[in-house]
Amino acid sequence: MADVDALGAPASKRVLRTQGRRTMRKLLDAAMIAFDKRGYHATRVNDVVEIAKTSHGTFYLYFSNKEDLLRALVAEAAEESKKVYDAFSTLPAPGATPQWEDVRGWVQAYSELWTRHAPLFRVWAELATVDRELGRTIHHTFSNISYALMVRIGPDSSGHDIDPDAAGLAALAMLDRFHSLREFLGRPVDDLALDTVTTMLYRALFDPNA
Amino acid sequence: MADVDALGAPASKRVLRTQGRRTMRKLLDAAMIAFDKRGYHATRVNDVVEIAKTSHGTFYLYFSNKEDLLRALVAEAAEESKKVYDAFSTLPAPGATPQWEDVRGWVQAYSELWTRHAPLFRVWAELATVDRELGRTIHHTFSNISYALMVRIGPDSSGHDIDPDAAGLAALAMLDRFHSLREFLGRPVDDLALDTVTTMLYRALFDPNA
Amino acid sequence: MADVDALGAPASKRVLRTQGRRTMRKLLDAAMIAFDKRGYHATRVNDVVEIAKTSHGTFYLYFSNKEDLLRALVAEAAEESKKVYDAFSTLPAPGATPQWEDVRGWVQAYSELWTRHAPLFRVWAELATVDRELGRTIHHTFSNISYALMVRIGPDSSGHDIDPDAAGLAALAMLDRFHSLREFLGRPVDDLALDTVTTMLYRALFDPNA
Amino acid sequence: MADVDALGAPASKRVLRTQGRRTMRKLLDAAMIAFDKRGYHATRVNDVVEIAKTSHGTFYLYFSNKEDLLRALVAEAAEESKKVYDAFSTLPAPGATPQWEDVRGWVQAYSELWTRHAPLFRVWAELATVDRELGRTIHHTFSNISYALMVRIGPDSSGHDIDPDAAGLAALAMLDRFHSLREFLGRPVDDLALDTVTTMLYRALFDPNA
DNA sequence: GATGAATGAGATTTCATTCAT
DNA sequence: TATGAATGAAATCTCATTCAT
Repeated sequence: MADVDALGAPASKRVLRTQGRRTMRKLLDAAMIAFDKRGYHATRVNDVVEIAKTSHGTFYLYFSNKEDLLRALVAEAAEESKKVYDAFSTLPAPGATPQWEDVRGWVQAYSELWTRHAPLFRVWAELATVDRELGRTIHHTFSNISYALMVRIGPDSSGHDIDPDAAGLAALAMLDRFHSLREFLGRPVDDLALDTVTTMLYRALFDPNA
Repeated sequence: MADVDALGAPASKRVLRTQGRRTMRKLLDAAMIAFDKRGYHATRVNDVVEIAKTSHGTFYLYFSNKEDLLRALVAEAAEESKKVYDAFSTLPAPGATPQWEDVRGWVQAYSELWTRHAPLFRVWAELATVDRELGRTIHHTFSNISYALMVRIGPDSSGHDIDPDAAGLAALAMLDRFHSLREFLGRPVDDLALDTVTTMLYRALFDPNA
Repeated sequence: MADVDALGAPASKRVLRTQGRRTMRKLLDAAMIAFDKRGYHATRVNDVVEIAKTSHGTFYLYFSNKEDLLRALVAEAAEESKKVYDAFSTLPAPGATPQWEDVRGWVQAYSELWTRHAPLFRVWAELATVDRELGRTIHHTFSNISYALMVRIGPDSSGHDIDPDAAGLAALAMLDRFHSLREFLGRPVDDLALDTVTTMLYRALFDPNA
Repeated sequence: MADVDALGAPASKRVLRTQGRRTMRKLLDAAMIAFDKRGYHATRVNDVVEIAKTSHGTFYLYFSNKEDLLRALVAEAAEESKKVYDAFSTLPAPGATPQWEDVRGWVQAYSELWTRHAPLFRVWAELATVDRELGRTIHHTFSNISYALMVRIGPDSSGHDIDPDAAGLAALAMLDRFHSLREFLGRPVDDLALDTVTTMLYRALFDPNA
């Protein structure tokens, strides 16, 4: 997990020492477990502190409320999403056609990101309605990735009837939703599933003849 | 909107006269507006009755609780989703390769369904966690459609690295999420966007040479 | 007690019927009893609803919090303070010298006002710090009365070393604080005490030769 | 400010060295600032330690709780109020009529006392409800001063309709409340104001012909 | 059928005080 | 002496649901 200090200073002002950092980490981890089990909305602050084996009062020492905690977690996930963004650097420059393996690598990276933050990604979109700042963070994450995809699709390789802008978003959409639907239907995403998605994206975006 | 009577009898046993029907319709519509504005979880019974310009007491005359209301709305949407399912009948039999226009037609049908019930679809997956029955209904809707897609993809046309089962779901995933992401990013889905998605799906699933 | 409707619409929006009015009155009365017994700050919402024999939830149906309730009470008191203001009309026009009995009448009026709203007046000044609006209301009450006194004192009758502005306020100050100090020291204000205060004010303000 | 050691041993038994004394003084001063800004009841231990730039733990090293701190401050004020009491010694013996200047001197003394401890005096009466001991201290302060006034008024000079007991208290009441009202209305007490009050008290109590 | 009022369980939040280093 | 961290009792507040008219 990312270093606590790297977060958007959820507990605001207070400067944390070693113990404080540990407690905060405990709360963040506990929250992920709780969100995973019951979902964000059904989770009570009580559930979180119970899992973290700490007290109610302590919670409010680190977060001003449940949303604040959520913001911290989302900030962590957003931070990590940059790694996926970096995974694009292995793809050839815009205009050139990538290899299937390149796409597979990127699909893998996104899949791992999704899985690691599943409790958040599952409700990602609804979280955006919780508050402004959260909405913006999530907005950025999605548009960054889809923009990076778009520029790599380019107007040439895409053929007629393809709007690169829409195509980039559609690719991301497939990847993202595929994970939650598979999970919902009880069949977690495995290698074959990722191969399938990779091939579909590869055909759809780059090489219709593959 | 579907006829109130056709619903899964949300208002329990009661037989409704004209006025009663109108009131119930008002509540269902109000709920959609409320969900649209604040999301399902943040919506209070209070919000619904205020929009419907009726009273708390009246609400419970028609629905036994908040979930009951939700079930009624989901039932309406599920009912209508069958139309999309029917749209498959225009596609050629499994094994044969459809035309681009066939796929476009189906994409259009799904898009209209999504748009009409946007407040629900947006949080579709999370709703499943609200209660068992709801989960089953939603589960069916998704698996029906993805199954229908799957059988039409078939093992042959898909080439290596394609699991038809996964492919069908991935296609649905793209369509579904694409709508919510576009909306979230502030650019509603237009014809060009649907054309793009259609072409991507067509290439990905059926015609590598398109 | 003043009519509930006349208040500054503490429960905001909601329109009250007969029963609602009664409940609100019950809560207001209960609050006075509670404030009287334990003081404003020490009083819990719980105390109020217990005295009013109603439920916690009901309280928040009528007031958004304890301060809101306080504002309503202060509004009632401020409303009533106008009566004291009216009592000045029995005094002769500015410039003329009033009779001792005139002053006595006014002292009596203020005393009754104070006694009826003792729990509020006792902490009057500190209440002003609770919130802006409250501060303004209280501010008006005091300055209205002291202004009315001031104009009746006039520059002539006051002699040297008298600033009518300060004198008006000082008179009001004496009256006001005298009540709370007597109460604090355990000797309630009686007729003799009011006679004394009247004579002091009469001598101080109007008739050095009395 | 009074010497820390002179207080009623608020920090319980502990003997303080130089550093300890400084810390305690810092806390007492911080408390006055905090009370001034937000009033006693709204002030949190947290506010005090923040202003004093020290820690929660340290606070409880010097005071056993919040009330203890308050008691220390009140003790300081009560101690100083004796000076006002002493100021009476300049007045002629009971029975004799004092000069206007004598009264002015006493008014001045009280005014200075009030101003120096304004945050406390402003809520003086309500503080009495915080705990028994505090109540007694405050009670004494008021009754001492008003008693001293009373004996100096005497039955003779006061004429009919004057109860010396009530008159003494009324005089004190005027002085006390005048300060807080002026402050509340935004016009601090100046020399002219004190002259006015002096003249009023002089006329009221001693010399109707002044 | 319709409505305003009432309820209370349960969630959130605060903050004086204690603890461990 | 000093301090940051932890505690938990007690308060506030919300809201789905029931009641009485």
